Amino acid sequence: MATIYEVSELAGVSLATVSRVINNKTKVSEKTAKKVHDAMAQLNYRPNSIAQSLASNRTNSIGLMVTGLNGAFFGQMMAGIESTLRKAGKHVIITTGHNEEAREKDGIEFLKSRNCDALIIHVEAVSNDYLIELCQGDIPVIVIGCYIDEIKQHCIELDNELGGYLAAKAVLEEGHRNIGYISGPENKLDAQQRLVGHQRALREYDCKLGAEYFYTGNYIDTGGRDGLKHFLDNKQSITALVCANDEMASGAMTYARDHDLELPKELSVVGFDNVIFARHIYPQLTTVDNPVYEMGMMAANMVLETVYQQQNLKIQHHFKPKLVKRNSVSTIN
Amino acid sequence: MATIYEVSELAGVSLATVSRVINNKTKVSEKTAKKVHDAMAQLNYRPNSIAQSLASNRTNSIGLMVTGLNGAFFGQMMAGIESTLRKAGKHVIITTGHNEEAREKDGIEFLKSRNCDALIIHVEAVSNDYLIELCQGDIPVIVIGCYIDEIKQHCIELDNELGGYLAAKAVLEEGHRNIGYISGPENKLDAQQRLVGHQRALREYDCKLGAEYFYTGNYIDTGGRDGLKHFLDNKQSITALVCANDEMASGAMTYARDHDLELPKELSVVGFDNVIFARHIYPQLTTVDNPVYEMGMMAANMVLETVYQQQNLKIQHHFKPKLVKRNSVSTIN
DNA sequence: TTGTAGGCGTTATCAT
DNA sequence: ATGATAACGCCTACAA
Repeated sequence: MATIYEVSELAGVSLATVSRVINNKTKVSEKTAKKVHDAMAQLNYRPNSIAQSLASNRTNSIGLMVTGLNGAFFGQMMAGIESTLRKAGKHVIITTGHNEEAREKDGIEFLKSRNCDALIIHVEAVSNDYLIELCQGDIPVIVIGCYIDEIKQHCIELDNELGGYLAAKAVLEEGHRNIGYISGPENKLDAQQRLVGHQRALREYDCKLGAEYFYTGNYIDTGGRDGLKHFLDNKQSITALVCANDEMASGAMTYARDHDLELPKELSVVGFDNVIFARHIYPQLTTVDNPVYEMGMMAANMVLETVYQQQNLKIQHHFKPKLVKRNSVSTIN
Repeated sequence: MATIYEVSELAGVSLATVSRVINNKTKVSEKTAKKVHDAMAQLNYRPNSIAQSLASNRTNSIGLMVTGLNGAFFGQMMAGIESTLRKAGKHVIITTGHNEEAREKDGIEFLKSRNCDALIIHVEAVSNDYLIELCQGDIPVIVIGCYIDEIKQHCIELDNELGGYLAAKAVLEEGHRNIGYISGPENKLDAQQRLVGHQRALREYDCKLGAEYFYTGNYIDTGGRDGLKHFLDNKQSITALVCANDEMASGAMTYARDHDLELPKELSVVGFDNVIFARHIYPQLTTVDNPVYEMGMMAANMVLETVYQQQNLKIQHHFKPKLVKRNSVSTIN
């Protein structure tokens, strides 16, 4: 592989000049620039990005940590991040945290050891204090999916309360009043917020959330199954079921059908997230769209702005979900 | 950040010695090693991986290109690759090809420009000749999901013919004889192979694949919908439908239900791939498991062996799919 | 076993 | 506008 030195020799200019035309920040006369370009073409020269990194203290790579690589949710997020970063010529180094504190911390260390210019992370197990300290370190960090006041300028978050409100309203508006709710794990902030929104909607319709209409799930399909089983076993006559995410909604629907409940006639179901497979299940799921792709793009834009001085990017820390009406909710008259 | 130089000073040894204990390839006396370790700890020293790369001509990063980041199929593959590479302390740089020739080539160039030690790619649009040339270049390449004789030692592939055979047999064994087949795009090798396997199974049961039982789909849900519509519109009285992947199976099932076909009683459906959502659709899909996670791990192992001289790894180029029986196939008596 | 010194391919700070 | 030249932080013969 040709080096900058050979190029300079062939072009009959100095090292520094070649470097200048590569980075075209400083002015170079058109004539010499052409000579250099010709030489580069002739030698099929490609700058060695590692050497560039060492000299410039910029790796042009961004570390990304997500819970897991499979799963529609993170897929969307990664897609948003990768596409905008790639357009800017930046590389994405990926790693996973698996929803375990030790592995999340380890992953972040792993990324830092690689001299990433910035980190974009979606953590679930690590403490707020840890995040605060991380954000105060020397490497820029964007945190997706949480809000912590001390580091709010690093956070990108969804209005989960609004989402919970919209989901509940989707069935309330259709006349449902006996509504089961399957929540996410109590220790997850988004689960708490979605629940708050749910309750607000119920209040608006003079409906109250008794404990008998509430079940705490786990954000995966078994939680939906167990939740619906719980309601059915206790002879709760619910006509609608609101689930704090699509996985649980899917699990509940499978259980419902196994117990000969006709969907959506005998049981309406609403999910949350609008992951890809929401349109693969039957009846197609009415759910709350979680704009993860956009949030991923925004995270990328934030690093582009703060780390690479890119201008004119509209930065937005808060995202609003919206309802996607499909066919899993029936009307009660 | 502390450098190797400061460590050497504090420990009272030379630069080279510090480097030796970092890479512990060469022998260092226990005493000096301890001095160095203490100094490193005291200074909270972390080697600069960029400088290491420049000097050693090793980046410890592997470039990964997939069609897209969302989608269950690639998620599984990436998970397999990342987990084994991460364990070995290697970094994964990710990019996408979007099933377009230009973008795939561009992505590969992008990865090469980053001095990856190796590439793992799953391409769909690029020509065989291009791949052959790529594999003969100076950077090691693993190609997942295709077989090309000239570069077979670079390839990891699934026995799609066997998979097609197993899928067909799943319904044949249950007594079905009027079987519609929705294939993948004609230009995809795996689609062709799955079809060959399908036909072999039919022959075994003295059943032939007339053109009226065949439809060419697109590997996404609309293909399944259109395929079933095609059969129904032409009054083909099929009792079973074999689809060349799960997405199409899902699309077909939705269409079936919209047209009041009871599943699986009136129509049995078989998919291919066993992606995550196959268990979210109802009835749960009988399908052919595509061991993408394992294939991803194997790709990672191959680079570990060929690039990083790791020993005792069992290398395997061919993978066999197996049938996963669930509830989407009924028995005909 | 340990130390010396040259080199990896750039960028960036000075001069000129 | 262009050219020397010193970093950047580490690896690795070669020597001792």
